Amino acid sequence: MDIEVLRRAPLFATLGDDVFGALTEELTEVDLSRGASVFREGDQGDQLYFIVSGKIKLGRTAPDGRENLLAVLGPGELFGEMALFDPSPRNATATAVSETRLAGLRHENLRKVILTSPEVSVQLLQALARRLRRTNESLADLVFSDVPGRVAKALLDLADRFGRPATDGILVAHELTQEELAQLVGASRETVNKALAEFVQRGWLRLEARAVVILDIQRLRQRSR
Amino acid sequence: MDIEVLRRAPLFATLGDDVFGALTEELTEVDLSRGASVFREGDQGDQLYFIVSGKIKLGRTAPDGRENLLAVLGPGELFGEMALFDPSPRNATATAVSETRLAGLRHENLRKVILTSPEVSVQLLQALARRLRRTNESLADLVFSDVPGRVAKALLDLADRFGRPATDGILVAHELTQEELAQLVGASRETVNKALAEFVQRGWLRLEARAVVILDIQRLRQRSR
DNA sequence: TCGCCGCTGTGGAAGGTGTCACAACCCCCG
DNA sequence: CGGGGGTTGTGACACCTTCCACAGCGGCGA
Repeated sequence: MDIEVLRRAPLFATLGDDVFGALTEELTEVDLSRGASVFREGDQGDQLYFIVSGKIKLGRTAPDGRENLLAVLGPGELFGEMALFDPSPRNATATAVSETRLAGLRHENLRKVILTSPEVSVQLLQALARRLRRTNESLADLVFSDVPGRVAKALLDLADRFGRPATDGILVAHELTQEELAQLVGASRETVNKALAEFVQRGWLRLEARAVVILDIQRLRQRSR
Repeated sequence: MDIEVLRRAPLFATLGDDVFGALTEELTEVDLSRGASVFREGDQGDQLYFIVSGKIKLGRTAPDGRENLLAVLGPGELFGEMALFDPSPRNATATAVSETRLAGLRHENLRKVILTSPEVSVQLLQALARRLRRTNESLADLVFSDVPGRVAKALLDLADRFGRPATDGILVAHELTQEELAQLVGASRETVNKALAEFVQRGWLRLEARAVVILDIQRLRQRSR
């Protein structure tokens, strides 16, 4: 287990070495390859996961089989917290988007830590509040923006969080198919593809195999509002 | 201040009488009439609010003036928690939907309580987790359901939480205009009105002045899925 | 009580999006 | 090296939804 990454995470940063040491004893290590899922909608589960490396997508499936992504999360982020405090089954499926390593923490162990170090609960509250804020943002976007606008916004967000510099721009959405991008913005794959094509037309993007390169981030930002 | 309501709220239920007593000293009482707002999008603010009586709508405004409701909350519910832990300005406007009484609690006071009674943070985490769950639900509905489906679901939800028995059904959405209902489901007022008219046509609803009476909850539930 | 303003009800035109259909492409595996 | 399945690209069409226009309706205040 890569202790360093955990130690630097805000959630654990305030812990004393002794508490932190005891905590790491309790962690479960989980390794996943692309497409493997940690848990599925409807599962029981009382484990909180911390992403050490890789990416996880949180998705929901409608009765008719259509899918929809709530979020794509990266290293240092948490998921599965809701099951800890709201005793319903998982309401999303967590799937690895790339090679991913997780650290799992069971409910009872987290509870022990919270009672001894109230600072941890403040960190958890912050993490949940941030997620809620992001989700509210997505909700507003779905109501107010058209598909191209949402695609632009999603690309900018992905660039912020996972983007890698390329020769002439920022490499984004590597490891994400257009299908997944479509599910993330709540639209059909075809419509998203057409939006991307239009952006390429205008010279704002360049498409690569399973990736997008942002060329004109200004215009893209403008279009997203 | 109506201490009884506060005492029974899950957030404070676990507190000892001494801590609770000290806490109530710190509470600010706020009274609002319909249409008055507690805070607005973009405001700074570090106060958590507890609804003693009445209803509050949480809404966002797009640059072009269109509005969208994130939630309608009733007695016993909390709002404004995000500002406590995520130090950005308010990302929603809170407005009274009816005569409303609130109890406000400042950040520093809540923090004191959390440090002495970790149980409170668990309650807060639960409240946030529930809200996140609801928001995720709305997000999925926006993607998967058409307007009539979302209207049906919203009515059922409102009935669950605020419904009052009527002679031949359940009285819902009193104090909510169709405009507000539309903003809640993320659709135009006209489309919502037509959906309602169709439900009336089928005998599932009856419309009254600024209110809806649910007559056939079964069919409505079926339509919502 | 009258008038007014906000809420409700409805129709039709215009536009965005989903669905369907199919072709091209590419990487991976046999 | 040659399929083949998954991914990407693109057009046509139907449908849902918004937008616009306007007509009742009703409650509240002057």
